[in-house]
Amino acid sequence: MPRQARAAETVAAILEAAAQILESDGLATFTTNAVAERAGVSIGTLYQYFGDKNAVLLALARQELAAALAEVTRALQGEVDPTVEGRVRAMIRAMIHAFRGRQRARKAVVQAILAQGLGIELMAPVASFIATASAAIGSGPEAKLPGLSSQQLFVLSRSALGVIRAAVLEEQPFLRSRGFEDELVRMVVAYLGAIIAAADSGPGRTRA
Amino acid sequence: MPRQARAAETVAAILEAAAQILESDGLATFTTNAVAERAGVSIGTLYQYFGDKNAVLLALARQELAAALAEVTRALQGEVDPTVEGRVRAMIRAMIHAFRGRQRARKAVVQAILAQGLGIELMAPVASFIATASAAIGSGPEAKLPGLSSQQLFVLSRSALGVIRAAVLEEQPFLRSRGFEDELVRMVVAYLGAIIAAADSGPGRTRA
Amino acid sequence: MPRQARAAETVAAILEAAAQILESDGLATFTTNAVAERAGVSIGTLYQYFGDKNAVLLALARQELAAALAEVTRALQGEVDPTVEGRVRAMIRAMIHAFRGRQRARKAVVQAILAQGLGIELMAPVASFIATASAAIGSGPEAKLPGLSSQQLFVLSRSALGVIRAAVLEEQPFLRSRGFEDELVRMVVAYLGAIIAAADSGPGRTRA
Amino acid sequence: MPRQARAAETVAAILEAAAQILESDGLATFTTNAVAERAGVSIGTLYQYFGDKNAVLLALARQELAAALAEVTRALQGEVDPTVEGRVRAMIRAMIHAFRGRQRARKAVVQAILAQGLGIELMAPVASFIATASAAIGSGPEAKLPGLSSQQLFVLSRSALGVIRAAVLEEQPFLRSRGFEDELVRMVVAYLGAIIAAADSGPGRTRA
DNA sequence: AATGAATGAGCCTTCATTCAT
DNA sequence: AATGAATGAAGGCTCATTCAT
Repeated sequence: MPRQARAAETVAAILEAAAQILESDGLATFTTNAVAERAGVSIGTLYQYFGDKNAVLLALARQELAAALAEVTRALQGEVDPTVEGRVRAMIRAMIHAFRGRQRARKAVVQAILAQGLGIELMAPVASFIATASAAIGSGPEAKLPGLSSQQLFVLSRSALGVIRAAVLEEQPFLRSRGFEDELVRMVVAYLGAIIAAADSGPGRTRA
Repeated sequence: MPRQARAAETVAAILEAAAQILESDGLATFTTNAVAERAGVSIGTLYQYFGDKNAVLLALARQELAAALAEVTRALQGEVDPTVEGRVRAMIRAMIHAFRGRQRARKAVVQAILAQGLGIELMAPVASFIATASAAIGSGPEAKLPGLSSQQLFVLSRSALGVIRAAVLEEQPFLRSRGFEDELVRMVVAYLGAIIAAADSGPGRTRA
Repeated sequence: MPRQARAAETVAAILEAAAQILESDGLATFTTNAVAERAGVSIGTLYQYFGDKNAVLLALARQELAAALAEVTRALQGEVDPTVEGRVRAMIRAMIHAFRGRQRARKAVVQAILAQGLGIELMAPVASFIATASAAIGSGPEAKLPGLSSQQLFVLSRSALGVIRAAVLEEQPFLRSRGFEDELVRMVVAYLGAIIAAADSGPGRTRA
Repeated sequence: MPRQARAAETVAAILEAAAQILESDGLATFTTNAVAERAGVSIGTLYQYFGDKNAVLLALARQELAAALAEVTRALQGEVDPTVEGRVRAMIRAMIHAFRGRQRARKAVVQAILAQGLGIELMAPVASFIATASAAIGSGPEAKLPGLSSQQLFVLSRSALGVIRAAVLEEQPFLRSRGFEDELVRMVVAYLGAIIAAADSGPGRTRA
């Protein structure tokens, strides 16, 4: 399969070039021509593999997202603290450290994805992943986590992601700090606890 | 002050036109020429008041943000329910219903602001507002809310805003539903409770 | 005549503002609005006194040109060296030092005048002045200068002006140097000498 | 090299279109869109080869300047008349007839170049050319022309160019007349003679 | 006389995408 | 499969000028 190997190399080169441009110059200079040039291929070749500009962005985002989810899976399967907090922390830590440290590229990708309205498609795999993961989280020693409603799943995932996303977009220096991680964990664990408590006392009532 | 009144009218007309265009057609047709035409002024007049296209978007965002914060303030002063949950619910409800029901325009503005990297400046007033508001929330009958750290403030505000923002961007139909509001309130209240509990048992430790 | 005095003040303020803007920022920022603002008058007032943008430029150029010609006249009437060279030198020196030392403004005015094709009207007074002056130059002790043909007048005036103009446009540092003045004088005097020699030996023949 | 040949054709077509538009309509209608259309290429193609509007003008000016200098060189090598006057006349005639007779285009280019302050860069090759040429002129049978100082070179070149430039800008009908050429030659030859005389009698003194 | 908000024609320029080679 | 010259729709923006107040 020399053909496919070559093609995979080209695609990888394009995605790497895209990430580099986003990392160094942001969205402003992220043009298809610039990406092709940086990747060392012609613009025509780029369009051989990607239908349009957004497809490059989407592929990059998907690649990094998949890597992050794989990392989360790995973290959960590792011999981490099997308590709810331990598992939540593992997930959050993986999410915080996604995109291999390229914060500027990550910011640019998030901006582009949101601006293009592509966030919806990207969130679908996240949502199903979270659903699965929440079951795993709730299967531990302390586990009593009921099945989560779709809105609970939404609030749970978007609150954590939203905080991380905001930190990335605002370039908050504390993004990778322990204190920030602690607070995120506290928030998620508290919310999970509240959901369990509500399920115990009866559905439909909100309890502080 | 006929001068200033006239100018204010013109500016208001431009912002209203901008909102209308965003609401009906989204970012794609949001051009300065289109905005000026819809506003009934010449393109030159638009540029008399706004330095460039982004300035229009930013002004619109600021206007709606200020309106939302004012609404939150009003809701808090309404004293509907002086409990923590009551106050949190009032705030969240105001945030959910911001932008006078123009969900598409809201989405477009959020997209544009984020894409332009202007989210940072817009969050500044929100942060200081939340800091003040959290003090107010903690001053009720059940009050034991300690002063919040800047990272706690960040997590608190961005988690709620992030969830609402995601719902707006993903055009979730349940945005204005009671169930969604309930979950948001549950999350915020639970997190506040966890902060209080942590403050009681000693700083620096995260408790589930 | 308070009316006229006021008007003269306004006109002067506008011309001064124009010169200042040209001196500090060049042609790029020379807009009617900028001139009016710098002059402390409204744009409407500017148009009360000047028909259009070019009129401001032309008035400024005419003012400085008149000052330069007056200076030349003064120089010739002064007790300068009454030889041809002395008189030529006096004229050239006055031309070099025109525009009161505002070299950038001078450059900008020259650029603008040339670019607008207004050079023709400005050269008319210069031509007639030179014609008169050449007669005066030829009326000295060594005088045998014949009446000059229109083409000779043209070459005579444009060669000297052209050299100075080029030095101004190219911002040559030697513009005000003695050596540069010497060369200009040498050129003009040599040409005058050649014209006389040709007239002596018979019209229509060119002699080295 | 079909690639490069195609590109050269395109560039040539654009420059030719630019010259035609300047010749027929002047600077007013010289827009990049008009040039591209006249050249039979898209506006995008124009910008593929020229960074901006000015670059087109500059390239046209450089092309014509190079052609004129080549023509001067050819004239000097033609050895029509090896005397100083003969050589000077050959040079001046070539300069007068530069721009292939397109007087209006020439005027427009000169205006644009001067207005943009690009005259400086365009004069650099002229200066070095004149320096070389003056040595060639002085190498004939009557030759005693000393090495010229940079200021002498400046006055020599700019006086001739300045007169021609003025004639072009003022659209003087006598530009191509024999009498005008005679006067220019007379001026230049006289100045060269004065330089030689001054060099003979001792440097630093100006002689009438 | 003065003000300055308003006008609007129209230019320059970008960049995603195509397709002949 | 790759190339890259060419395309062209479309939009942001300037600034000289007007005129109602």
